[in-house]
Amino acid sequence: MPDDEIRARGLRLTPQRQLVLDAVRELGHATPEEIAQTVRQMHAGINLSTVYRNLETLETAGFIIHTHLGHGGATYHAADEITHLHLVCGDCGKVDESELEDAKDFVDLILKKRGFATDVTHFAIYGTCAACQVK
Amino acid sequence: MPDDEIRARGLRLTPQRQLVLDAVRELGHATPEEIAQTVRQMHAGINLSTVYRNLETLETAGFIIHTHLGHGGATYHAADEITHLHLVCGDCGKVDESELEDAKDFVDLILKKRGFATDVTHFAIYGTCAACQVK
DNA sequence: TAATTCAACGCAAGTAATTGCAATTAATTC
DNA sequence: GAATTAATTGCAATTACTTGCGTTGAATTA
Repeated sequence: MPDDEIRARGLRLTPQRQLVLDAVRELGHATPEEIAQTVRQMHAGINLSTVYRNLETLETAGFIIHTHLGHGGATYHAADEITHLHLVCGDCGKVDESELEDAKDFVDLILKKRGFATDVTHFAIYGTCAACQVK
Repeated sequence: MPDDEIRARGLRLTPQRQLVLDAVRELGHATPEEIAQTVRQMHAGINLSTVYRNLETLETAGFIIHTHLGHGGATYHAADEITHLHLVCGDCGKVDESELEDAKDFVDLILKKRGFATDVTHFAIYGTCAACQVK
């Protein structure tokens, strides 16, 4: 999604907003705090609240998506990079990715009979990865 | 799991701890704040930090389990009541439940080939329920 | 049942996340 | 390109959650 669509949606493209979007695209799976640190390398004074509000705005406008990979806060992706389901290992914390096609299949298999439309990008699937099982 | 097993595990069964456990069992899907409010009906002065620490202790001891049903904090269940996967509707917020047998089947179907052992009780499956789709 | 011990408590301080508001500034209009 | 307007910003305050510490009291032992 090109950046000039930001303006096309009635949003202003401020330096802060551009930097937040760049950071999300660059980092992937990034928390608001990590994004703020990255942004501050280019724009020292940016406030954390500005980062939070830009993340919210950019998500509402469809540029980015958040996912819960664990306990605390959300992590952010560029919207067009979400083509997978996240597999979080509760032991080592590694985040593996499963192709969306597969994920959709398995979720639909069980859930569609209830009419529940699953957003497979929103939550992680939690468990223990193969490596940690043999430890 | 009977309460006298608390003592059997080297933990003390304080009035606060008993009330926290009772509240989790009674409420289901309850946040720490909701649990604190319920406990305070019986024991007015209980501190929120006591509730948090008891939830952690009771979870470590295996009496309760936490699940992330959405953005903020965790919600707690009695451990022996977890026989389902949570289906959270992002629109109306309703939490539906899917039998664990079904859920295990569908997760294993796709994920076992990667050797990933899924804890289907830890995260919710997020999406839009049938009722909200027709709105 | 009195003494002992240390798990658990309440309080207060600390950290993390969010929100209200006045000042600023991007984009538009003249 | 100056004036206008309202979206956006930074700051400060608030809310949410967590942690450190001295005190209390549940369970054990004599």
